[in-house]
Amino acid sequence: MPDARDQATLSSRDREILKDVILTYILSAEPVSSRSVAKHNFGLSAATIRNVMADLEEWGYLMQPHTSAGRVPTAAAYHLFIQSMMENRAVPARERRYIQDNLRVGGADADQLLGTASHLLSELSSQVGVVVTPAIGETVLKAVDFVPVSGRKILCVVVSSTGFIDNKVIETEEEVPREELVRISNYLTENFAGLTLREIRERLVRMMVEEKAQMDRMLARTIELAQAGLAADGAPGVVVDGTSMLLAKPELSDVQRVRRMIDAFADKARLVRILNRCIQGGGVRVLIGQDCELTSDVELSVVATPYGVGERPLGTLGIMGPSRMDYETIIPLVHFLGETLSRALAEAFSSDPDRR
Amino acid sequence: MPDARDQATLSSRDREILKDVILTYILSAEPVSSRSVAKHNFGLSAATIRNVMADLEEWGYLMQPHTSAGRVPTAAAYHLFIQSMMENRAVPARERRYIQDNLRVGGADADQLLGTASHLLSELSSQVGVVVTPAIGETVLKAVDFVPVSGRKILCVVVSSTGFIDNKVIETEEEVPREELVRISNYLTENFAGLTLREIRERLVRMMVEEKAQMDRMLARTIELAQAGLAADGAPGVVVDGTSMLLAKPELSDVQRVRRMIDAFADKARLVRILNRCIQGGGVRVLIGQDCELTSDVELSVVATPYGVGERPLGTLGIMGPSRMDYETIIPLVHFLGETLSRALAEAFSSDPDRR
DNA sequence: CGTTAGCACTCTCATAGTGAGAGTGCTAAC
DNA sequence: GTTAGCACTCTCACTATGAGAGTGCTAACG
Repeated sequence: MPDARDQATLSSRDREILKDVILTYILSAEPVSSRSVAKHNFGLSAATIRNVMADLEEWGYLMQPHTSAGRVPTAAAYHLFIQSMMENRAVPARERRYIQDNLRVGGADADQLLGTASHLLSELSSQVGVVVTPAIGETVLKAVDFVPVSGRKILCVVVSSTGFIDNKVIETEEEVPREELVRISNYLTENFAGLTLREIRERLVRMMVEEKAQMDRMLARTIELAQAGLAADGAPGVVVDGTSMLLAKPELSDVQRVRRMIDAFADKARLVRILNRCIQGGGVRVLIGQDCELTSDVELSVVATPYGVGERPLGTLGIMGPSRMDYETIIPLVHFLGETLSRALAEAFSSDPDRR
Repeated sequence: MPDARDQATLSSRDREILKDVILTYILSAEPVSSRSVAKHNFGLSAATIRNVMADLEEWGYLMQPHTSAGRVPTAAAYHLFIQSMMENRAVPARERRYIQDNLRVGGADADQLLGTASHLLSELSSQVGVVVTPAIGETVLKAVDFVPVSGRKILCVVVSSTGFIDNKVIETEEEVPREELVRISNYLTENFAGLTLREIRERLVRMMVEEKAQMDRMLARTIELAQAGLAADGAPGVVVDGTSMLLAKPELSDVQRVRRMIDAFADKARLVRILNRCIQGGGVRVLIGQDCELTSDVELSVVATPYGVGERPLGTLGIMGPSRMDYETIIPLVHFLGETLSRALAEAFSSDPDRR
């Protein structure tokens, strides 16, 4: 029996019919019958369509939940659909506006932007929105600042060149006067801006070794504070929004199933792993079904794209949901959001005077 | 017919039986039959218990979902139970430890503490954990700091005396040199520390009016930056954790119902309103059923307590869930968490050397 | 008078049966 | 290659039906 016959062997009629089945199923969430395909278009009868559909099933593009039910697209069908049958619907102007308005930089730091992006993804796609935040160690330093909080406790503020702000309270050996904190932060900012935190860390270690002997008090303190404040201990985080969207999907009417799935979304580490498989390549990537390791009775898909400033990728953003989703709308949406977020982050540090 | 007869008119036997019904129902989530009460204790037959239960129903403490089902406690019953029949189970040592370990201040700022608290509430109670963050306008200033981000964009960092940190990116008329930013933040910190942001705002306005004429460049800039950076625009926020806990409750097996409820938890403003009704009085407060305005087919309850540093209340923290909850465990838990969080916040600014 | 056994009544819930409807696969004719 | 016809299958909604649980009432008992 012929298996997973490739695209070339599909006649154009086969392709038309498969496309119709996919589109209908995406819309209705119910197995598609030959009759309904026949009614849609084509001068063909249901019986003919049935023959074609039986072939498509044999080739791995369709499957039946049970004998004598309609047919449902498989992961292979979605792949084919996305690769060569889909028309990329442009994001409607209204939504573009809405996204751009919400991702304005005005007064928001980068973390807030990520939160907004996640929410927008969820809201506009009716799926679960996910944004992976940059691993702090890879961000490029723009400025450091130390604010005395109380006694030996000092708040260390790290500003990355892409607008991310990281706060950390550190505790020093002894109290450091305010003026010295200023000198130290000046020194660090002037000498280390433009490097990633990881690089800075390495350089600090070298400095400590080399100048161990003749280190003056101030330099010692500088290194102490920098070591503590710039410790790149942060793993990349994830911002998830809209898990309650899952409850609205007809294929998820069973509470226990939904619960398992929502709990799966709480496993941030796994999400990062999945999403980061999309970072290579650049454009929007789609993982369907078993491709994405979120085990569940319902097939899940991921549509994701990297975002970043200029060449440097910072993280990944996208949506997750049942494989039955409106790819024609969602793929452009994810694409547009990736670009808009990247642009917004770029604006955050290159002062663009004619903004708004 | 006698209505809502008060506590005094209940015989001690009535009370024992009511208590048993409540405890059984909290455990089983199913209407309690006279038979099961009779089996539990008392030398009484089911028929006698039935008579008593019929009385309790007449007085408004019990109700039947339908004729010839067991009986279920009403809000009045829970009130009575909490007020005078419950024994306050102490928080087990294991949990105390767990909470204290997680609410250590080490390197965490106050916002992170609130997140942790919310998560702990949810995890340990299997309910939805909610924490109201202080309205920024009411926080007492500890220090201000300005960090140049790019061009005319400046990051303003506000540290409250209770350890909360607020970032805001502001944009100035013209570029301000780094040294001047330092002078300005020094000036503001020295002159305004100890006042709430609202008070500072008022004082700034007065200064502007009084010294309008002879304002020098530096003072003008100071006021400009302070106005923008200390703008107390933040409404109190809410941190919600564990909404997926709702999916595990047997009384919420209907997906649509759960969805409505989860969506209700997304309405932060309403949550703040409800929770803030608990801020008066001091101790743990319990709102049951209609008391809390979260409309739903399932009766909801709120167990909440204010937290804060010393005399000053900062916000509210607590859990929400179906009225059928284990008050004996949850009330002490909320109490303990409120105290522990308050203590952790206090430590965040008074440097206590023998911490840990 | 409080307590209890007995009993009829009610309501729910799980189960099985039934029939309509939808859909398929196959075959034979066009 | 296409189509009409038809038998077959599977689901789903609907309807008994009966067991089980629980109540309320009454009458008897100590």
